[in-house]
Amino acid sequence: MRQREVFLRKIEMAKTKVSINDIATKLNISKTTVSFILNGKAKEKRISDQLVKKVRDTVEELGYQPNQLAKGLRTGKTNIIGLMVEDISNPFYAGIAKEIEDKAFQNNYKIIYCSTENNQDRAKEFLTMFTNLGVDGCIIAPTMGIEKEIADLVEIGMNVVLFDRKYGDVPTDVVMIDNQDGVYNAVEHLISRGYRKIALIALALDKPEKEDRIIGYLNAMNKHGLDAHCFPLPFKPNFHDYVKDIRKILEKENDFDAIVFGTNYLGIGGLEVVTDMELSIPEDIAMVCFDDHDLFRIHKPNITVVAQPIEQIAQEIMKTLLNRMKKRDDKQENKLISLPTNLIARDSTQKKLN
Amino acid sequence: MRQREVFLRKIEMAKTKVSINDIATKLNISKTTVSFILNGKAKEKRISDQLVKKVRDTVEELGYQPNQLAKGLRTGKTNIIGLMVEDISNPFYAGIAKEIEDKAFQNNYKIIYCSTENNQDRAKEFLTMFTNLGVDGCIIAPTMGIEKEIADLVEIGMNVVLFDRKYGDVPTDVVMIDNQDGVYNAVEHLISRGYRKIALIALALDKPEKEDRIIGYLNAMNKHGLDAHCFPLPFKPNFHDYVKDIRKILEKENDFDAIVFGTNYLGIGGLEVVTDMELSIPEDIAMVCFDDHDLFRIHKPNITVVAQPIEQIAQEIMKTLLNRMKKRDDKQENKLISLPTNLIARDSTQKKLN
DNA sequence: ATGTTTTACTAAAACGGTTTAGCACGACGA
DNA sequence: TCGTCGTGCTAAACCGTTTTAGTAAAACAT
Repeated sequence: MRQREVFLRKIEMAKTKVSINDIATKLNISKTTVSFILNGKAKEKRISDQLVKKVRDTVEELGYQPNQLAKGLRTGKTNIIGLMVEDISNPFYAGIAKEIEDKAFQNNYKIIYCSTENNQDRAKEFLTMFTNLGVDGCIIAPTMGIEKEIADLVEIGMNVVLFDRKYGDVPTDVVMIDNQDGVYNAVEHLISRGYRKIALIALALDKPEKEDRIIGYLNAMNKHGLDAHCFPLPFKPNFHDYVKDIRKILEKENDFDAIVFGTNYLGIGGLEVVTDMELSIPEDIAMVCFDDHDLFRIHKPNITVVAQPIEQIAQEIMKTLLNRMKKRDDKQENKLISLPTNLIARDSTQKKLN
Repeated sequence: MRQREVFLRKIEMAKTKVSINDIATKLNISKTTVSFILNGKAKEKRISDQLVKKVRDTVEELGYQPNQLAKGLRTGKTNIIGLMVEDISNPFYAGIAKEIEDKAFQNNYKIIYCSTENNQDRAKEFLTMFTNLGVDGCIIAPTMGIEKEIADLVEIGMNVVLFDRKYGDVPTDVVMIDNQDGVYNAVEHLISRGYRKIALIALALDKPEKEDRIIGYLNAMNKHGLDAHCFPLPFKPNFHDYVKDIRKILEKENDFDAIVFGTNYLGIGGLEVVTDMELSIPEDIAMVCFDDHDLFRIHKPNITVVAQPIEQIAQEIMKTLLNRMKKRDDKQENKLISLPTNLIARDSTQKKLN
């Protein structure tokens, strides 16, 4: 009986979160003092060492943890960063997310994330959610159609870093890879291995002539005096629709000897189709794909890729954002960071024999 | 000059977030009234229709959005859910995360997530972060060594749903798949295809005899009177260490005719080793892997898998959590939901010929 | 005319912190 | 003895909401 009472009180105590007031009351001092001590202003505010110790002990004893909402409300700083990508289950974004989360944690930031699924309304809702929640910064892989909203976000003073893709006019920092160069290198690699009829299958959310990966391809083909076979695909909500498109392309125009795929899922779809059509790689058709992936590493034959430096991208994003958050008042220069890609040559682009 | 002034004022206005007080002041009414109206209590509190309209219009005009921190502080409800997994870049967790995030969004919840990377301290820090932030619920794929912390969380009244793996004693809801059954089926499938010397390579975070996937394997082998070849691996921080282990196993004991891999990354590692050793699947060795993956679908030959019903898992998790959050005061029964896995037979387990 | 009820709203407290402004006391110098 | 300064602390305002406990005026009943 007695035991049960103790138990119940223990539960009750546990349920009631202890606040800064509890500390103050218990020691019969003001909560101001407690706050100063906990925020490392004891010296500055001339709190005596013995009181500091007493407070520290009591905090320990009662297991006090500051309420982050109250803190955020008062200070305007939440230590939360919003991360918005198209699809967190895409291994590229998942990889970025993981690294970012890791680096955020090291700097005492939390990540709140969302997948837009290429839905503009959803994206916009997330952006207002971010502001209403008072996040300290946003990391965004921009979707089409939310340029204005992002610009507004920047204008009201939000710290924003874009990555993966950029907008023309939004005045903020951007971390990119050199997409043009990446595809350019891929094409030159294929050419050096003896391929000439090289196609590109790539996403074109914007106009094709504005897509860096397409530009890189055209530049390379042009430089070597080769005819371009460029297949820009519009966004599809469903992976299988891409597979269908790729199948159509390959069935209709089957005189390529190599294909460059613009994203990992296009490459995966491409592999699916190629396998299905019983074409052999690289004899019937060579291939290079943007983004590395377990699949490309292990597939037989393994697939040559233009790898993005995921950890480095995450690193630069966080560095840029932390920097921007630190000196939020100064007028900022808007950095455009462009990281090089890394061509990993594998068996899917072995030297052509004939 | 005049234009610039207008522009600056616009910026200034934009920077100052409009609060409920601004609405009240502008209409010369009390913020209480505004709050009532915005929370749909106009009827109940007998606010006149015309005032309701005026407030609505002003809210629209000034673009008022409620501050979620203040709201959360006052109401104790943040509409944030904490999601903790081992590694967000693992396609299984990424898939779950995506679905959960989607369903959360539909119910007006946001997800704050973190990867523990199997680090106990990190996991614990995340849990206290969740409480300090006042999340309304937690979805956790438990790591070893944080059983007590999770139990504490439950005890102080946090809504917790575990998935993927369960603890013995924590009194809360759990959404699982039938791991035993999944592996059992995989083994029987192999047996039905003529394989007899079947090995299992699986993770054992806990004691092997407590791991359901191992139990399922042993049960199946036992039932068919076959010798077990079970290789439980402890957790390794680095994927390549698993590859090394698998290589050692395959090089030393090479008389299996089939292997079951307990997780997607063990399967991927296995494929890497098998390819490297120039064994052919399924002639030299058949294989089944837990979790589906693009790689297994597209690999030549494609790989038989025990697929987890990712969407359904996410669905059940959210249903359970929402339910738990709704009736937080009642004493709750702790549900244990177990979903069936789905064996997808592919070419890696084709009928044995000899 | 007076008491009661209904209508339409509001003042102030509360949530849990941080920050500003200032107070009481002792020491010190003149 | 008085003003000044440094020490050690605190009261109260504030952040932006929600919620409790009203209140003044109008309508109605007796």
